Amino acid sequence: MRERSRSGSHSIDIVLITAMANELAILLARSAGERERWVLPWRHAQAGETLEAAAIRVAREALGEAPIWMEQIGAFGDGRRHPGDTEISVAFVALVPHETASPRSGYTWFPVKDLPPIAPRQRAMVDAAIRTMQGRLDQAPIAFRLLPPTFTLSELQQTYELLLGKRLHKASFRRALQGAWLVEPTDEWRSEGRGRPAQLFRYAPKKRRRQHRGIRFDFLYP
Amino acid sequence: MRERSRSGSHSIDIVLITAMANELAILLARSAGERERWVLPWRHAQAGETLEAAAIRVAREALGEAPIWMEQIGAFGDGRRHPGDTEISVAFVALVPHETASPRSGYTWFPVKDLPPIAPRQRAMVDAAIRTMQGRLDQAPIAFRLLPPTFTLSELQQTYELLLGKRLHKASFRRALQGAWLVEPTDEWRSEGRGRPAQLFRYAPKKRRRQHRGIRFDFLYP
DNA sequence: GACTTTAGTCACATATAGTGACTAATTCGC
DNA sequence: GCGAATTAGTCACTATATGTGACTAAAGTC
Repeated sequence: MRERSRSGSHSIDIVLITAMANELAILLARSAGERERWVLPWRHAQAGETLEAAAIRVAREALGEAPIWMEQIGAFGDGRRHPGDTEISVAFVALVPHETASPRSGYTWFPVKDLPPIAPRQRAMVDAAIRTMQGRLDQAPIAFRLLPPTFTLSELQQTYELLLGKRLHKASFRRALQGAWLVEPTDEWRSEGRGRPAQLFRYAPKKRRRQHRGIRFDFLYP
Repeated sequence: MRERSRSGSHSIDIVLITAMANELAILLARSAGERERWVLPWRHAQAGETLEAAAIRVAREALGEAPIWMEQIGAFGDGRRHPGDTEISVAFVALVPHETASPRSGYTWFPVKDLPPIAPRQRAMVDAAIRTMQGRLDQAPIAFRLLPPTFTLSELQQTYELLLGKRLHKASFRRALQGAWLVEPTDEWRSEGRGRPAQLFRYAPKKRRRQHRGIRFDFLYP
């Protein structure tokens, strides 16, 4: 992870998020040189490359494949130190399915609730990444791409619960899902050991629900 | 606006928005050198300065005062040309009241609907700025700071309508306002020429309304 | 066959939004 | 002075959305 000041003073950092067994996890890289230091995957930008292309490159170097969803979080540079001594870092958040993406040597998934100490600037990126991802969940169907082509509604709900970090009411979840016209049932059922078999669904967005919704005075700060 | 590559390859660009008579306006600077070119106010970042501090500095240079609200939009650098030939630009959106903020020489307010041609990268910033600002309106009471300490509810509603770019229903607006506990009536009334005098209100956030609101499957794209 | 477990659905209460119509207090024109 | 016009403020009804408990269904376990 040493390619100091190759083509600019800004780094591209990526917060790669995945849904592991029962918890969210983030990919960290073992810091070159220093013994037990961990850093977010990052690279210097290359000339003539868009920011997004650079972020995808960083993800590929770490996992061998591109994320299923990615979005820029912003530029970070408020005085805090970055591992690469860059003045500013452009951070991205991205989601990857845990099954297919296996970290290359030097990279490890860490549960979000149990991250090793990382540089303050990168800590801020992680927090912003999770906030941004959670805020997108009800705007874009990104959770579906973490699942296989067919899935049960319970699996889908568990995915949402994991990403959002909170429990959801079953009936309410399914009602909302129905209103969004995003999934359609297949004629297959899967018996998962214990209880009643669950019907398999596939992601198949139909029409768009009308986009009303007035102004909401649901202020976050006074 | 020439201080090429002073301390980094990134510029700080700011989209200053104000509510003019009956339309939104954005502050542009006459481009140095080139005859009738306009650019967003921008500067190179200075060493040891946070991004936000730099943005405030740019706003002060243009208007003589700091914005009432500001937020970073993100980093822009996807191959499009920036007037300063920087690789990337960190863009901010900010609001200023039109009455108190008078542009310095070389800066001019342009109605959003009638902007002169500007660089593509900056055009993208303007669009993102307006989207971001509109998205914040129902999360934070930023609109109030465009108004004097006391104001009528019609004035407040007109401000929201201007910023959002759409009409709002009077009864609905007031009901939402009441539910948010953000304003309190004064015992003053103002007669504004034509109709019935309007009561003056002041911004006085009371308690916070409970923060529920479940997941919404209100997807923006299929 | 009774009990447990997971899936799937229903029904009701409550909260939030959309909207037309009404009343109130002023100015304007005459 | 008086009615029309204008702007402020409120009400009431409808429609939609959300929160939530309880129910039925179909499997495994013992």
